[in-house]
Amino acid sequence: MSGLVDTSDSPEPPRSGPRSMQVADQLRASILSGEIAQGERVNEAHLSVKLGVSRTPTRAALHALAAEGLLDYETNRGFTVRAYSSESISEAYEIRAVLEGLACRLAAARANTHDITARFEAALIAGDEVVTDFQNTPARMEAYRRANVAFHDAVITAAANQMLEDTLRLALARPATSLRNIVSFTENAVRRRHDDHHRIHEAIHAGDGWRAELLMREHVTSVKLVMSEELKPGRADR
Amino acid sequence: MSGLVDTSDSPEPPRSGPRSMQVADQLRASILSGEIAQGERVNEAHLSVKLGVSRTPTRAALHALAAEGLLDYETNRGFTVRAYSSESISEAYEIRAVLEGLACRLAAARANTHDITARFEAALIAGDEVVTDFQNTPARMEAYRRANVAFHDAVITAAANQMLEDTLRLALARPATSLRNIVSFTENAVRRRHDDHHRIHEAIHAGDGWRAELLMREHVTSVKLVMSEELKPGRADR
DNA sequence: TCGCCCAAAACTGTGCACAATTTATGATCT
DNA sequence: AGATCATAAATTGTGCACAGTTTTGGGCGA
Repeated sequence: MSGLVDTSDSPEPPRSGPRSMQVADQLRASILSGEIAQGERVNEAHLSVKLGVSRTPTRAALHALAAEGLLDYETNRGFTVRAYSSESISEAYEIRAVLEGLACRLAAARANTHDITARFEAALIAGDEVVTDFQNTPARMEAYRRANVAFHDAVITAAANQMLEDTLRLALARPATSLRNIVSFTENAVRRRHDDHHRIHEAIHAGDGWRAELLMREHVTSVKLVMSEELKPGRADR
Repeated sequence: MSGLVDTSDSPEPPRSGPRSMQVADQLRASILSGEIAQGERVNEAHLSVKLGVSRTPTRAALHALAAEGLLDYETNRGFTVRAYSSESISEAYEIRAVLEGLACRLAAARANTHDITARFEAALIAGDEVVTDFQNTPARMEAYRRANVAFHDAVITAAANQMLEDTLRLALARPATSLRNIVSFTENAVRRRHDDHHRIHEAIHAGDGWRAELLMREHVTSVKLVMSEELKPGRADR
């Protein structure tokens, strides 16, 4: 069980599957990039001619994105792009915090299989390499991004709860909530978050479910706070 | 914002909307009643002729139910009824516990509006009436069911977090997880659960988020344990 | 008899035309 | 002018035919 979130780069590799999937991918990108304004109504006919397919796969794609929470749907009134305020992004992190906390508690309650331990250690070692001799370069940032995704993937795999995985995937599908969004790539911030990962794994490995849960909740909450700070208006960096 | 779960009775009032919605309702009932076996593949063509509609609304309904988590979907291979073991039901309760716990914490952090307080008190008074002069009759059980739904609805409303509401609705859409399934309608069990509700509201009203969260987690977990006990094989009651 | 491969059947994906509903437009009355 | 209602335009819902993929079944050879 790999990709809880996709580990690919920004230009998504155009999926080969059915057109409806391709349309969904294109649309998702358009929404996440803000190309389509929040709250805007999406017209099936216009969209289908723009993408060069008929309305049928377009409708399928729209329903799929509605299931992901990116669109709202009303009977006989079509789809609208769901609006995500900075408050709603905080709300999404709150949900991530309790769900990933639960995942840690469940993971700790299970026997440590060799496979799971190996995945944790691979993710942690990958993170160690970024932290040791830290450099703020795009390549290192991408390496840390991958290590981060690998760690959180390992947690949800170790929890072995299919419904939790589904629920969490939905929460991560929201704009600005994805694991791929690394905030604050400074040495101190990265060291701190990576140390969190080590401690969380220690607690899971030791079977201390409550400690693992609390550590993960704190970990995600601290990321939320940093994210909220960066989203505040009046910042002109980047 | 009312029905997080529907408060209607077993024979769902046949919705008047588009055919695809009607089909979805019928299918949902068929799946929840076990009429369609778990793991069974669902054939679009057969289903559409059986229900007297074309394949188009049938497909829409199937995708909708897949979004609810009742069906699995694979490209070019169609839909299958998702299997829910007793373990997965426990897993669903774990998720409910942390999500409703979060809802309580958020609710406590907000100012108590008159509207919210009124909803809580209405739900609690309705429960009081069942507990006072307890009788194990279908009518009383239905009354308690409604009071229970009203209370949990009030919590999620008070949390004022749209994404949390959506996520929770998904968790409650699973078989045997719905709030409508009242387990163990004995005097002691009902008194105990109703007392939990009172204490949770006290904590929320007092602004004690952590206490409210812990109480709700314990509340849902205790229901999970009762449910797990009832689901154990070898019980011949009812 | 067992396994492999290929063709046919079954099933899902897509395009397109038409029906039903919603939204926009403008004429009429006060 | 402003409101109201009927009519037209736009948009979504449904039916159906055909294309692409998967699954089934049978024939062939070892």
